[in-house]
Amino acid sequence: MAKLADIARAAGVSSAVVSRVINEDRTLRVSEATRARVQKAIKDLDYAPNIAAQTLRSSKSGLVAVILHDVTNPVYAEILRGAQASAAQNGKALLVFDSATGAESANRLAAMIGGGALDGLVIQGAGEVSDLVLARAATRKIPTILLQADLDIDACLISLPDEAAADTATRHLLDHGHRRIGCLATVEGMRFTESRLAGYRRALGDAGIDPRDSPVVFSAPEIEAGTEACSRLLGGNPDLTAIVCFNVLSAIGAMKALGDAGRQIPDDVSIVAVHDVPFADVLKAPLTTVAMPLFEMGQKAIQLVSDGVPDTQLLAVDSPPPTLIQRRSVATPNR
Amino acid sequence: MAKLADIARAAGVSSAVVSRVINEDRTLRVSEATRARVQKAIKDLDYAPNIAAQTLRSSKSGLVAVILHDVTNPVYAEILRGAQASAAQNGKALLVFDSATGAESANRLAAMIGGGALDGLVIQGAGEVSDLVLARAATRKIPTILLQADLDIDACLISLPDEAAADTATRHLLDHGHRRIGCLATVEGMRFTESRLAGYRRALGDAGIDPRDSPVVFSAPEIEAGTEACSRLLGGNPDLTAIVCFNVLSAIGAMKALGDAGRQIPDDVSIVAVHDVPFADVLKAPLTTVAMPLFEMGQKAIQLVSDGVPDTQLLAVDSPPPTLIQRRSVATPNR
DNA sequence: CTGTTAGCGCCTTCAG
DNA sequence: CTGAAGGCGCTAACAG
Repeated sequence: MAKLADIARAAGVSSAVVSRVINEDRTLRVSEATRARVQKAIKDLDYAPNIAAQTLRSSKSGLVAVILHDVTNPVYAEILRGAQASAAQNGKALLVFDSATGAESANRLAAMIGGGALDGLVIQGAGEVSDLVLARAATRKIPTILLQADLDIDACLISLPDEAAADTATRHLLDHGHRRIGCLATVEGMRFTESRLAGYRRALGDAGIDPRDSPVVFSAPEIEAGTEACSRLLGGNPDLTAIVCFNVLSAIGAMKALGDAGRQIPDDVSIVAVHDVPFADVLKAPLTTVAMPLFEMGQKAIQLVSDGVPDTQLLAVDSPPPTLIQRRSVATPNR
Repeated sequence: MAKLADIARAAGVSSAVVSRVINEDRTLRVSEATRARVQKAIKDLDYAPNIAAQTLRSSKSGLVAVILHDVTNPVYAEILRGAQASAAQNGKALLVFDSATGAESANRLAAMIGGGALDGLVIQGAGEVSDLVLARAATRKIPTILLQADLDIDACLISLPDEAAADTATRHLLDHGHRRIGCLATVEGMRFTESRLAGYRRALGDAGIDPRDSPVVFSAPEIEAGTEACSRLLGGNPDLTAIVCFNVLSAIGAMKALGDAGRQIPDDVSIVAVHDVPFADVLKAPLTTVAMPLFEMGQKAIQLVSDGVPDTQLLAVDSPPPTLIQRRSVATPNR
């Protein structure tokens, strides 16, 4: 409630001096005594600068919006954690929007962008982001970072080491002697899906297997979608001995489908999934995964938004590299 | 970039008229033609009101901060989902802070509260919220809602049907014939822990079992803490045939401990946990849970903050009621 | 019924 | 070295 002028009065100086004391203006020369009096008044009156006034004056809000497909998804939550950590360091606060929440929240977001309330925008929820939001962000030139979501707009895109991850996962299966390896991919047409597909096919090709003989089905990165897609995969290809899943949640869904079909993991079918989750080792079959630098992706996104988005349009987060975490969902094929 | 004055000029009216057209002032009598001209100018110039200016003028920001212990925890994420849904309807946007993130983010939050940037505060991350934040929130009289987090401050507290949930879980075990039922509780001293403990003990008492003979250990609602606590529980009480877990994540941790100790679920030890998660049925042992209205709790929190916090200091979210979801982690004891 | 104006609280240039 | 003043964009009270 106290404002700058109140502090000034209490300390017997002008409001300009108070402002400069607060903002540590180096060019300000005042006696230590005066400075101390100002500090004391600030403390006594429990003063804090009005954020709206600062924002209005500086046109910087310190706010960054993060649009996630679904906060409940542990993979995305991990990105958010990284973003939080980085935001704290950069003096930013994070607004979180679920892209699934619908029109009202999209309108609210568009209003905030148009109204200059955001310093940056990080978009992960691909496909479902309102055009109004995107258009506004573009015209207001809000620093925008795309996370694996290749929308057709002029913004910086951060990607994970997708090809390497899928390659690692597939190669692990090949090393165990599997030859009939199916692929439960992510959403068709997405850039990262294509990269992972390339990794999968490269590993297959290197092992002398014609990728065209290896079946691929596509699935949203959700448990139920994974179950459905896996059923389709198994239906058309009952002789598979292993499956590479491009998302850990669809892998979990696949485990259900496998169970329903009476197939044991790993005895009948082996599974490897991209993205690790904290509960992977207490799943029905302790799931072998390839961990990706998700936390770091979140960090980098906020970092870029804060420091200014570079000219480079395509950035990779490749540290730490994709790491195979062996658990027990992979075995040697017995047919 | 366009401002009110620009629209006014383009439409040949004063800025006051534009403002009132936008805000749908009923007392404004203006010809349809004029109104249309204003609307057109708004569209043509892609105008959106400056949020900071509105906030400064009205001292309402439309922002509500949600402090979570850990976004990565699926239980809390569910609360956040509910909050999102409600925020969208009430024209609010959500700022998310992890209470674990540390001092920088606490300072940022305190600055926002002090600076009048928040319309409300929802606190779930118990225990770890900076005192400065709380003090500021109190003095600025920010509507504050506590979610199961009973801090010693004067704020509205929303609670879940804790006693009923623990009662239901325990009774389910009793119905299966268990008599030696241990309890893997949440953090000691918390109000909701005590309520659940009361439910656990009531069910035991009703079955003619002296609660004092039934062992209780406390644990943070995290996988690793659950593993550690469960080891302790088993160590001191090797003859338990069942365990009630007050949190699904500590239950998952317990499943690891049980596995490490060579105990089968449910053949050797049965488990029931409070809080359902989407992957409960694909865990090592498909986990029987008691689902709680977490989504609804998040909704209600934002609702209250938006509509004004009532005088009542203690509110319960009890719809839908706690629901037992039977899976296969419970069996009849064989000793 | 419409337009003018003051002021929300801050910061920064310019004058003293 | 310090203070006065204007303006960021909006809205509500008031004057015309």
